[in-house]
Amino acid sequence: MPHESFDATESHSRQSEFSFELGTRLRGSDGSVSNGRTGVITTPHGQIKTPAFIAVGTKATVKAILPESVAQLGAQAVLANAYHLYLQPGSDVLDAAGGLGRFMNWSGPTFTDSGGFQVMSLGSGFKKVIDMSSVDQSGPDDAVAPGKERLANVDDDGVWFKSHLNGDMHRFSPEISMKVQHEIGADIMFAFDELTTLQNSRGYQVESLERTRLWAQRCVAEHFNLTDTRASKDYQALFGVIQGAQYEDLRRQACRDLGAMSFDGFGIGGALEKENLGTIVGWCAEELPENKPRHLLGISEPDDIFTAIENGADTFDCVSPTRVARNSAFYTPHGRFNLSGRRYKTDFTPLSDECDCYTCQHYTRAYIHHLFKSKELVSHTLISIHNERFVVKMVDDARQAIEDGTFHELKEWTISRYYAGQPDPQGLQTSTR
RNA sequence: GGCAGAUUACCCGAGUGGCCAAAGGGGGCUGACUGUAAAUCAGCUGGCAACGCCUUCACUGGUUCGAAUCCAGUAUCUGCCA
Repeated sequence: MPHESFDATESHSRQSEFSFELGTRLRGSDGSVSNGRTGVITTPHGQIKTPAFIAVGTKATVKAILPESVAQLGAQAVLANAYHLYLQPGSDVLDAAGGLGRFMNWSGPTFTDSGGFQVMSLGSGFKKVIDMSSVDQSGPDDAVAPGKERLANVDDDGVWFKSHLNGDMHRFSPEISMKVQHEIGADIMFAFDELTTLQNSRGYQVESLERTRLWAQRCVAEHFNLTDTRASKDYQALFGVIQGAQYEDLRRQACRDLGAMSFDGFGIGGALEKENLGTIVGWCAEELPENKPRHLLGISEPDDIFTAIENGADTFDCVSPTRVARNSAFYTPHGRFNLSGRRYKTDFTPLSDECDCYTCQHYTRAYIHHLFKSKELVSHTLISIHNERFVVKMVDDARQAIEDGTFHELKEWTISRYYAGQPDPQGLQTSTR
């Protein structure tokens, strides 16, 4: 097997097209040096000032938002998904189009996720509610939810996916994910990993983590191979993904293992419990090379963002701003609320009177409420623009605050306002802006 | 004018003697959503002092231990015939 003899730690000559420059170091509230920092990621398609929130555009579109609007609202980069684009329209189409950015008319930096998330979302996480009393512990994946067919099944070499579009079987492996991601052509790619769930036992997490480690080696090998054979293309950076669930020893070991490989940066993945998020990011930040960027996958709640930044995460992505927007939820500095509520029918104020987004500059809650209730699609667009702007700006403000030395004050103020404004458990309180 | 059929909760629509405060949709209300199987999903949707009670299946009156369901009359609507 060629990848077994490959030295994944050797450097690659074309890495100069990708770089990460450290900026200001965050000081702890007691004045000590912390893991948080600002920085600048340079890619062939532009720079990303970090910390930064990356807009998710799974199928080469940030759902309901034109790329021009994505740029206007301040998003610095877009993250698409290799598995979804491989299924439709096919990564060869994106390759022929000149890459993801050209295909979707986005001139800035781009990311692709490897398909690793789908190992979980279409596999053990496929069933929405896992009833632990009926979990079959006999299989290799002990978070299997019986009673519903899975669309992803893992083995040591890769994953079989059953297409949710037409039922076709598709094989994904580290090599295939790399090939697909190279064809898609994003500036930053993620190594193919296995995402586990919190329901998996420690034994399974250990087994899975070793699989992800071997896959990481194979991804690096195949990445270099493809970089050489596709030499006319811009250099694409590769981030390894740190798993290990909530276990400190596993997380630290994963960081040491992958940190020694020739990755350009790292993703921190896994189903994380909110309470442990900062701690886990902190372990990773301590172990990973300081001069490489760290992307925390799938996070956007204000408390999570601030905690992650404080503990050393540089970039984030999340489907939440656009997904909840399509279900009528909008963010405000005082919490998240459902615009479909009757109370907004004659509320002629903007979604947030502190927001500078296009939606808030031109439209009222009452109008967007009406659009949503009457199933007019522009409601999705308007709320998505707002929500995406809300998170982008929150992270931008955090970056500025690190440089200004006011991060901890901003964190305290932002979080206390946001969660104080949430409806109480009785649901009696309405939005206060 | 004659004959036949209809009338169920906000709307549509099941139900044709007790398991019916009444299926299923829609609509409405509330909530959830963290590397997108997601314009999705879940709960509630006659009233109340609520493991029980009260008022509902066009209206009025019957039959029956018991009626949305059976009978009679009335009203309205729809077909066909004159």
